[in-house]
Amino acid sequence: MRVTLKDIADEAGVSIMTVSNVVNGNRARVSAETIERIQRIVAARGYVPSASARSLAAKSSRMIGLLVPAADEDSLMISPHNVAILGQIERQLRKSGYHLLLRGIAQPSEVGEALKSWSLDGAVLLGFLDEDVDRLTPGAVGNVSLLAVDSYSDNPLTTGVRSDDYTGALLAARHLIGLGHREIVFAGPAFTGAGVVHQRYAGFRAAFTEAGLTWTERVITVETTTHSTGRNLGRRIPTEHPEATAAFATADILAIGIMEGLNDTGHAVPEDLSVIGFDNLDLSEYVTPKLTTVAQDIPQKAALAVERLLATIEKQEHPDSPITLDVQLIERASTGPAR
Amino acid sequence: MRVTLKDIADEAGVSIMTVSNVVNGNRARVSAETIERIQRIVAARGYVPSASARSLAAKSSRMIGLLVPAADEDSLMISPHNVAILGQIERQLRKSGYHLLLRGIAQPSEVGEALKSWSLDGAVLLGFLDEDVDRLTPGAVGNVSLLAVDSYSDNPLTTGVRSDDYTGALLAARHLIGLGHREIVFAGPAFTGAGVVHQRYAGFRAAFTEAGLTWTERVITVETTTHSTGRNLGRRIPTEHPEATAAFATADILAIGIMEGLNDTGHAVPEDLSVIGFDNLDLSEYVTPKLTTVAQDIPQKAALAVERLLATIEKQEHPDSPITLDVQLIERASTGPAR
DNA sequence: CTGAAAGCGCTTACAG
DNA sequence: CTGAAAGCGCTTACAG
Repeated sequence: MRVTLKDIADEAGVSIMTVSNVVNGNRARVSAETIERIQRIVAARGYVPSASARSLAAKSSRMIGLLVPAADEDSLMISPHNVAILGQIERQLRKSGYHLLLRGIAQPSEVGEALKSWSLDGAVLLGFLDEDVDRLTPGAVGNVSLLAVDSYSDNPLTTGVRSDDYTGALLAARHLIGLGHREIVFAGPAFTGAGVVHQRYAGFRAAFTEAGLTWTERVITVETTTHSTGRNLGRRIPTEHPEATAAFATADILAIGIMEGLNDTGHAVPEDLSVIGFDNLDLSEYVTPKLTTVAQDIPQKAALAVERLLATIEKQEHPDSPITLDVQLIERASTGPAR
Repeated sequence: MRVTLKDIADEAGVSIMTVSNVVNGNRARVSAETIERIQRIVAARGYVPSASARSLAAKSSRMIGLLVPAADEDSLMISPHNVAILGQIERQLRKSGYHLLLRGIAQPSEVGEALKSWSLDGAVLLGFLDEDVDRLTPGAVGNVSLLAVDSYSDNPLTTGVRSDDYTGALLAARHLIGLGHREIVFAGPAFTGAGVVHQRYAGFRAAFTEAGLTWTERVITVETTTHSTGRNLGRRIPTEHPEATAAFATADILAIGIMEGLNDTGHAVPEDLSVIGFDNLDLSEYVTPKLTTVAQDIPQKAALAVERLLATIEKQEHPDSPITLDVQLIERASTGPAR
């Protein structure tokens, strides 16, 4: 049925070892003419090595897991931001001769199972909360290299790759303060003393401190970072925070929802309320008014993540310090002078 | 290092075969007390079967490929529509005990390689053009079950799952005609005598026929179905087709770009030009004005795709006729009476 | 109900 | 430069 190393070896009149060496590019160990003859046969027969057999015999599967949180009964909810990351990761992995296993994780225990089942060489954790990353144990992870995107977890089993969330929020708040805003709502998911949202919160507050101002605490917490929760928020902000002249949202999709909610209740952006987001999704340019936001370099984030992961795997390098990428303020039409 | 069948067998004082039977749920062949004892040990030791070994020994890998086109140097571009499909497919597969290999395909030959390398049990083709699906040969595919999403290809190696594109476009055009529009632009990718776009074109034209009208041919072809090409279109339509009072776009993202381009040049939607899309992306509700469009049942499309694929694999059923799903017109604010 | 043997398609030392 | 042997962790008939 399937063409195997043995088939090629028989046809070439050599041992399977020699064919294996050729297929794997160990050219130093085989004569030039043999190499050429074998390569011809390989091409003619359409031989493709069995990854399972290779994985079983060698220590390496050349397969990387992309682990994404999934509520048990739900389908994978992949945000536009994470779609971009995913696309880049797949590409980089493919270019490097690795395969990608995409797996939704409903329960913490599934991480270990996912890793062991296919003997993954490494995995990227995409979209996990820091508290979940913290909880990963050596028993579950084994010696698999783990890279957590957008994580500030101190778990030594993982390396973090993230944007400079602190500076991003600082830039955003500075921009609003510069426009004369003083009463600003901070809208985002609940956060603790660590993690992406906390970093953004800290950067946001730092802008007030550096300007010698005191921020009137106006935090609004959302359950989910979606357009619809944002929209609800937008409807509530004018009544719940009548003094507020601006809103900082921790994600574009939330900010866009807020603008929609404001519009629903007859409030104008930015005249009545300036709105600023975070991510710089394509979408932020499609809406009216176009969203002022903080841009992350998503392709670079993904590229560095994979590069770092493969280095750890192939060179047995110890995962070094986390990587933090630069961010940039993108001024568009959703922010204006305070009223 | 890794916990194996043999470790469990030794600890339980039975043969590895017995452990294998327990792990695989062949309970009929093992006594109740042995089952319980083995299960206890399996849990305690955290045993996870080696998928590679299983794949090698058995005929089945229990792994399904999700193949997505990728320009060689580009990252995977996954449309919002396909993200939703992907998320559903992963979930269904996971629930059914399958794993998902995500793979970008830059060249046709890579399909065969992807299939063979991990001995995939089946694969879903997502986002391929019919002409690429047509070109798949038995040699490359082998006996792997292939399911093509949004395909009208007649290639017997694949089964198609798609929405009722013909009716969708028919409903859209009927809606516009009902509003008094007669001069309508049809904007979409180039198409031949088959495929999704052709179906939509045919349905679009049928609406004119059934109304006893003749459609003045106004086809605008785009290279890529993106917001930016749509935007360019929107800028050109008023000058290139001054008589047109409406535009039908084969995708929401294109329609939204068209609206943006019209807005750029000072044209109002729907007052100057009605715009209708296709897909009903979340996005179509976020833009101003909200987009009138044709909704597909994406979760159902994905669910049926996986169900059909697994049936073919597990029951050795022959892939039967393609599946076509119902569509629905969603009237929102981007369409209005002809001026 | 339970097990010994062969084999899936590779790679890894080890010899020559 | 080339190869024979052992083994990776399973499953599949086949016996008992």
